[in-house]
Amino acid sequence: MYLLSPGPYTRARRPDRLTAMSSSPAPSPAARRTDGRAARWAGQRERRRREFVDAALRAVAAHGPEVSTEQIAEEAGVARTRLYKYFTDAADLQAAIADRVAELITAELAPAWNPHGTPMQAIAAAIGAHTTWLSEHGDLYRYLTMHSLSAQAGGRDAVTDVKTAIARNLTAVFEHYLALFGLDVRAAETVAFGLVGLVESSTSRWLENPRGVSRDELAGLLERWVWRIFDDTLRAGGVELDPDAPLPAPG
Amino acid sequence: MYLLSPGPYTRARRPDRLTAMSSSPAPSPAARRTDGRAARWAGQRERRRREFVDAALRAVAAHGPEVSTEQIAEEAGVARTRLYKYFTDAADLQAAIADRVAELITAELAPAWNPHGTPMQAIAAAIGAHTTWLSEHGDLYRYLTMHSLSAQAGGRDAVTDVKTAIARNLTAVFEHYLALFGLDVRAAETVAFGLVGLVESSTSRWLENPRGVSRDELAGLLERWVWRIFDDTLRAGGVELDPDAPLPAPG
DNA sequence: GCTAACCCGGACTCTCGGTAACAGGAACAT
DNA sequence: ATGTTCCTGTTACCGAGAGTCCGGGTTAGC
Repeated sequence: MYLLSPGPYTRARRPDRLTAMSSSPAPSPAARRTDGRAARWAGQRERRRREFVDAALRAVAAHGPEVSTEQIAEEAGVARTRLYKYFTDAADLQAAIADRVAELITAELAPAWNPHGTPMQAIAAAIGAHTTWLSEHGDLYRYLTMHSLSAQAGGRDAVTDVKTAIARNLTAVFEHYLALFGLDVRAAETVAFGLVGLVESSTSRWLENPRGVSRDELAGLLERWVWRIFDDTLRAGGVELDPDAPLPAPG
Repeated sequence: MYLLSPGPYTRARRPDRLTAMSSSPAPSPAARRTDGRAARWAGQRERRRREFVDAALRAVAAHGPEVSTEQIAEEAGVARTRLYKYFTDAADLQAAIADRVAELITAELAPAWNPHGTPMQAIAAAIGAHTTWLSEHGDLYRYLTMHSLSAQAGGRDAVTDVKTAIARNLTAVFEHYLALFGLDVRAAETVAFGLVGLVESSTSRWLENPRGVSRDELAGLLERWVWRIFDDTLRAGGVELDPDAPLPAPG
């Protein structure tokens, strides 16, 4: 049974193909022939990759964080080996999934990338979104951290981890504000990863064993701590910021 | 070739065996016969497990974080399948390694369990020990993160176990001081897990990509942040502590 | 000498990642 | 109408690593 869309056979052709010159009589032998039979498939590979990533997300939801490529292929309604036409590797599929998750969580954390209101309000919004997402997509989170092979020898910087994805964006935001205040930008990444670890670690522990601490209390603690760390970084550069005064817009 | 100690054959027998009553004539039929041939092997299994864990640590150091059980067995001077006589599972071996690592780190972090001097000095000692250990045993750390096989039912993974071990000790220390100041003890665990996550996350990222930040700079940032968080927790209860005044001894 | 424990490794199975070879279908070209 | 091109898909096969089974060896206590 085919759970994916049946492919290009039923799709309207993209109208933007560049075959206006197709009647030109003499293409150089080395140049690729602009044959409509080839142009028809423009973008098909990326489309299919997206579909497989969709199936992978469903498979993770269905089978937990330990899905095999077999199960992902099954969820896509396709023989396992078909995957290797679109992904060089299991790691390649993995990377594509991580990219997608990065997109999803980035969208969720919009209030952090474009802070509105006071620093404390922005922090509270981001923490709320973060803890909510983490508790709702725990399997996906575990799947990614488990399979993050972090390219030991390959030197690929494309470390694909949810935390990395979040922290990268956070790094950019911090770098922006640090630069705005004329401070050393190098600490931004350390702050970002530290904060992500702080929030993730205490939240996941709290989920397992609340010990009488309410969700609001937890959120309150985290918000204050995050502010303290950010504040400390600013003060180290001689800048003081009022946590309850509106922030300059990032634009 | 045999890299491990050759086993009990060449070892002096432990003198503390409890066989003083071995001449007693009538053991119950259900009870195990106290045969010297059985008593000779007391503790042998645990000894061997330790030896294999030793070999695993050496194998990680030799082959990097991607060692196979095959390579661990080779380092132990033994056929791979021999491992399964002492470990039910690859995950079991994994867990044993994680336990050992937790012991090593706990020993390294002694200054945190028994703080001396001022708060900042104690924090600096603990952070220094932590970052030093992690930068010296990066492969081991990576090994644990990569092979976190989280036996889906238990949800356990090796790194979490280590972090939990550290955070538990830290929780006890914090509870002690919070109680000393007459504050609410419930936050101690949240603080402990948060701090562990904060330090671990930023340090591991720094390991992979230092970005021109030196180890001392990193340690300095972390020390200040940790203090800020601890200080915030105290202030929330109306207690102010001088970070540079000597701390009362934990005894 | 006998036997209870340990010691050992080799052969086997199972699962999973990955490759190779092969067959069919839809649209374009002629 | 027929062949070409590119995708679609499958099955068979290989290698690596995990885990099991089994037969045989060694030593110290009986």
